[in-house]
Amino acid sequence: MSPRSISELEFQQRETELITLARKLAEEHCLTTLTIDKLVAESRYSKGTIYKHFLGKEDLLMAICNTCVNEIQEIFAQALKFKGNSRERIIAVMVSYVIWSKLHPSQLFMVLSAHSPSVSACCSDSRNDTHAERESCLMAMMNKEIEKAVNAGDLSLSEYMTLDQVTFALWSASWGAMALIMSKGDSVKLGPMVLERESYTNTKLILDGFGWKPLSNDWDYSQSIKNIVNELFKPEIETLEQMGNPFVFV
Amino acid sequence: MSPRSISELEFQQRETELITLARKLAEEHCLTTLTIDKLVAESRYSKGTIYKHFLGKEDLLMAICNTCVNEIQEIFAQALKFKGNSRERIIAVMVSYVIWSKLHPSQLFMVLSAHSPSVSACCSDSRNDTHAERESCLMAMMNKEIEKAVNAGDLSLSEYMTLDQVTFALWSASWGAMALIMSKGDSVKLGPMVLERESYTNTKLILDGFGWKPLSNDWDYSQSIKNIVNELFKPEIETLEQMGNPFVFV
DNA sequence: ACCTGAACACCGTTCAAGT
DNA sequence: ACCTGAACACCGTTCAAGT
Repeated sequence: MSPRSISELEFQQRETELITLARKLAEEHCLTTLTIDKLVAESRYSKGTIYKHFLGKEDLLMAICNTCVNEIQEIFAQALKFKGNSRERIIAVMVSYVIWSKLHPSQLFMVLSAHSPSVSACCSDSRNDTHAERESCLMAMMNKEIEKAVNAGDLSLSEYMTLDQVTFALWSASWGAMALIMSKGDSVKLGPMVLERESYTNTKLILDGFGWKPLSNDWDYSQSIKNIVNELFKPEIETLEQMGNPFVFV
Repeated sequence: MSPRSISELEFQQRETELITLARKLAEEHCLTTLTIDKLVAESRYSKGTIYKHFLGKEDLLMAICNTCVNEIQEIFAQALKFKGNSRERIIAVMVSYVIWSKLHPSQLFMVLSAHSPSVSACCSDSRNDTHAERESCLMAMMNKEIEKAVNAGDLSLSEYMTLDQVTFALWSASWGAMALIMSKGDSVKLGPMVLERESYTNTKLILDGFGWKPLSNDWDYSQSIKNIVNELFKPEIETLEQMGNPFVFV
C-alpha cells in the first residue's frame, strides 16, 4: 500500500493533514468550489503527492466523508450516554445528528454526495470498505438500542420488521428533513421550516407510529431535549452560539 | 427576454428541445457525465445559442429540474383521483412519487442537486421563480388534502402544527428513504432495503404517528396500494416491467 | 524510491467575426 | 439581429524528468 522509505506513520499523518485541509477549504467556501488545484496550492505537497494518497477527486471526497462518519459515530456514542428511557436515547441520537450537521453544514453535503454511486465507483476498494464498515457500525449502534427497547418492553415489532428497517426508518426520516432544509436555504416555501423542530417532528411521528413508549403525549420530550443538550452537548451548543447559528429548542 | 426575429414560440420550442435532449443524455448515461460540450455535440445548435437559453450549467440543471417537478405534479394529480379515504389518497401520492422516481432514476438526482444553494445562485431569477412556484404548487396540493382530512375528521392536528409542517413531514420522510436507497445502489447495509417497502413504511409510520385514521391496523393498505396501482398507474407499471425494474408490492 | 510540476485532455464560458 | 465556433481560463489526471 504505502511507500517504503517514508514510514507508514508519516504517510498516514500526511493523508490526515490533507483531508483536514480539504475539509477546511470546503467548510470555508463550499463543496462545489473545492478543487484539487486549490488543495495543491494551499498544501505543502505537490499534485503528484496528492495523487499518491487519493485516486482522484471522488476518492478524496469519500475520504472526507469517512472522517465525517467517524465524527458522527463519536457524537452518537456521546448521545447514547444519556441516562433515560429507550425513547429518550433515540431522541438524543437524533439531537446529536442535528448538532453535528449545524456544526458542519457543508460537510452534510459531502456525506450526501459521497453516497452517489458515481463517487464510490471512482474510489479505491479500501476506501469503499472503510465507508461500508463505518456505516455498518453506525447502524449497529442504533440496532442495539432498538433491541434494548424491545427487551425493555417499550417497543414491540411486527415479526416482518427487522431491526435494520427500524433504524432505516428513523435515519431516513431524519435525514430527509436535514437534507431538504439544509440544502435549500432560501426556498420560499421551506422558509418557515426549522431544522431542529422538523427533525424532531419526524422522529416523534416515526416513534409514535411504532408505538414506542412512552408516547409523545405521555412524556415531556421538550424537557428531555433540554436535558440531553445540557448534560451532554454544552460545548457544542456554545460553539453554535458563537457561530451565530444557535440550537433552537422545540 | 427572447429575441425578436425568431418568434417567441420558436424560441420556446428550441428551449424545450434542448431540455428534452439534456434529460435524455443524463438518463442514458448519468448526471455527472452530462456536459455542455456533449449537449452541443448532440444538438443542432451551437454553444452560443445554448448560452442564449441558459445562463450556464446550473441554469440548465434547474431547467431540467423544473420539467421534472412539472411531471411530478401531473402524477400527483393522477394519484389524487383515487376514490378512497383521505389516508389512501396520501398513500396514492407517495406511491406515485415512487413510481416516478423508478421511471426516472437519474432525474431524482437532478431534483436533489438542483436544491443546492450553489445551483440556484447561478440561475436566472425567472428560472428560480418558476422553481419556487412549482414546488409551492406541489405543497399546496398536499396541504389541500390534509385540510380535507381534518374536515372529514380523519385527522386532528395540534394547534401548533401547520399544514406546511404536515406536508413537510410526509414529504421529507418519503424523500429521505428514496434518496438514500436510490443513491447508494450497492451499499452493504442498505442492500436489503426495498424502495417501495421502506417508502411505504415511512409514510405509514408518519400517518400513524399523526393518528390519521383509519390507522394501519384497522385497514388493509396493502390492498389499497394494489388498487391504486391497478386503477391509476397500469401503463407506468407496465413500462417499469419492460425496463426490468418492476414495482414491488408490499 | 519518491517527489515535482510541466503537459495534456476536457469542460465551462465568452466574444469577435460572420451571415 | 442572430448565430457560430475559435479562444481562453480552469480543472483533473498523468508521467517524464529530477533528487
